[in-house]
Amino acid sequence: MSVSAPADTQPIPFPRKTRAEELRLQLADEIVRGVLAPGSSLDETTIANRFNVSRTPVREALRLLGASGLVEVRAHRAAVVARPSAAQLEGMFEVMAELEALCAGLAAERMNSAERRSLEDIHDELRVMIQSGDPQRYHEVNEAFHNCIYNGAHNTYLAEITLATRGRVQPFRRAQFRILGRLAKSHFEHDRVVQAILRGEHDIAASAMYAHIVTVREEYLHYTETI
Amino acid sequence: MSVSAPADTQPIPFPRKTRAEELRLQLADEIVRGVLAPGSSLDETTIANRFNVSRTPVREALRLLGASGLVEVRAHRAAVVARPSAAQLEGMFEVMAELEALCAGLAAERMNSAERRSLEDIHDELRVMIQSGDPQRYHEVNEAFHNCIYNGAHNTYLAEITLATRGRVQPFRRAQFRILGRLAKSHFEHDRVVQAILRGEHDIAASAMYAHIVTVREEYLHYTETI
DNA sequence: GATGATTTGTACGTATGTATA
DNA sequence: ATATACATACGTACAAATCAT
Repeated sequence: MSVSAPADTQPIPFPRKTRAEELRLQLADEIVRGVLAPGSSLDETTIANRFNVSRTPVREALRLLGASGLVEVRAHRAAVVARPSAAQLEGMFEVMAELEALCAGLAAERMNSAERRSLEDIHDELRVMIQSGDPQRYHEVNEAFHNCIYNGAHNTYLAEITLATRGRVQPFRRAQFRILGRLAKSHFEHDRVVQAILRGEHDIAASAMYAHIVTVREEYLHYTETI
Repeated sequence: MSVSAPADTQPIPFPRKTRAEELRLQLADEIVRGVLAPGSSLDETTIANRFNVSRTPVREALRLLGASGLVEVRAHRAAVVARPSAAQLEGMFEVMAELEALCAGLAAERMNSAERRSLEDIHDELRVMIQSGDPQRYHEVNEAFHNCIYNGAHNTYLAEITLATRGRVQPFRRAQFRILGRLAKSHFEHDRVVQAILRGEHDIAASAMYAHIVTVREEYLHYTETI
């Protein structure tokens, strides 16, 4: 490997811990963003060359991604970006709805005032953004909204697996917010969740969130049907 | 709360016949069985020597275990068997109750007759074993009982994370079935679950399973208090 | 706080298994 | 079906970071 660092790669982002970890984050990001489409073959050597590292950290990153379900790794064969069956995706959405509903219900009971204020802030920010209509930015803040609720449930493990589930479904709902009018609809559903959480209404928060995820799932289904 | 019924029953993917995979299973087993106690340091070289392999597959196994939460891996430091705080354990039990309840509820709706028969068989087997009172064997069949319900939900992803959650709590409830009288009590709770599932009663199956897990958790708490 | 010992992180070579002709 | 090509699995060597003294 050459020592002279070509400037075509990103300037070293942050204090890097290990190359394997860096690669894991980078690859996960590219998978979630759709740069690496489901089914893509992830050749160790190719990736190693692309990032100017040896195959060792690449292998490690791929295994980690495999463990989190984002890529499929089989012995002696190239890893590929996971492409769950329709039934499996359906199952993931089903679980996601339950987990998100559970988070919302617990958040209604357990959020402290600072957390409730933070939730409102993010919610307001999203409302403003309906007008500007930047789907990418909306998507980011929408994630912050959901993360806020995960954390508000005050259950680390729950937050962890809910986030993981979301990440695993993500690659298959990318074009979600490009659908015009979806933003306003999404915000209306969010509003019901937020109001219930702020009032401390466990069941209503949970069912509102459940309904929201079901809608998200239906949007996904409609999208894939009409490609 | 449930959407439509996906027919998703594929066994979860952990397909590999490599040393790393063998090590992963072996180490996971030792952790769950308590041979490797929480907090134990997992030195790569030591493990490599113990199994007569190089560090490479050991590293891989440790990373995989880290991804599943059984061990804690930090950069440049030895991996250690995870030792969750009391609050984290509480959170895991909370999630486990929800997931198991979800599985039971869905199983009540979705199990086919062969699966229902299989559930009854395992349940009967457990009843017989109350007398013999072999805690280790009871534990094994008890796992089969729960796995049967996970699979009966016909949702691969749900089965996967429920099993993972169970595995993560396992190291901290080992002495569970040593408590005399617990076996009969456990079987009585199981019975309510089984009857509800066989009758296709979604909500009753779910709440009965929820109650069962809550009891298991309480037994755990009682145990740790009286060590 | 600095230095040596120890352990992890990465590179690379070779063996082995998989896929394709 | 056999052989050939090629990617992965593992071992070994060295670099870098941590910890013990």
